[in-house]
Amino acid sequence: MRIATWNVNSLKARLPRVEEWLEYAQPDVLCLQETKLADKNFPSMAFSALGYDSAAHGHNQWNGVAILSRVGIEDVTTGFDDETIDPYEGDARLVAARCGGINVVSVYVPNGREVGTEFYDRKLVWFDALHGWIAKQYSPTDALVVAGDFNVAPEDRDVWSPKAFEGSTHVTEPERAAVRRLEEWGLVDAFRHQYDQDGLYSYWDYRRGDFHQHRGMRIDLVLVTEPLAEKIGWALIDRNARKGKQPSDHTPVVIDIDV
DNA sequence: ATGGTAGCCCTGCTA
Repeated sequence: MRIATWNVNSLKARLPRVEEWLEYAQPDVLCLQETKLADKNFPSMAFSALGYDSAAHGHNQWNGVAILSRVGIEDVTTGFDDETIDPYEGDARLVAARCGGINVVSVYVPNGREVGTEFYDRKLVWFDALHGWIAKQYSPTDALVVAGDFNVAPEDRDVWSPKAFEGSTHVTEPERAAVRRLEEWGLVDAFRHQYDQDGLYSYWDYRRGDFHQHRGMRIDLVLVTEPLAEKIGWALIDRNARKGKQPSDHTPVVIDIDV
């Protein structure tokens, strides 16, 4: 089973590249973030033509998530459950489904903007809600994949220059603690399960020629429960998808699980 | 020196 996640920064702008990538990479499941599309505008027909069913969750021109699957898609839910208070209520940042016997969650964690702002504070509260929701919905012994743009670089080796990010969001201790808390519950960073080296990024700012200068961050994560972690065949960040015409500023993260 | 780009639409806001 090949599972991938990709923040496409507008599915409308990126549809040709997503179609091209699906044909090239042949994922069984693809989690999307920043679709920036209301559900009524989601291009489900384009994906059907390539053999994928889809579950979309979007309201307007901001955020928006989806799951594409060619191994079936059932029990679709959007957002947290009714009892969970969502500090970003109104945004579309989470969609879950069961695909080919695996529980899949596509997440788009709030950016947080600047440390010290209420956006940053609510990002941490959103992480609390995510942790609580996962713990309520699933067990660490379930086959579960939580994939998406976490807007956190888990460690210093996940950014091109820790010094350049001092005082910025994505690298603060509370944000990193929020990711560790998910790991302590029972999720494993699939990419780190396979690779230790630094310099492997999933996001490069469009500005300053950051991609070509290799100034990036690894903020797109595929987290899996232990029963799946022990079956990971390989993992990779498809850096090539950041090249060429009209790329997203993120690139896909892909894992193969022997199930 | 607070820069730079891309994408959306209330040509400013979000990332």
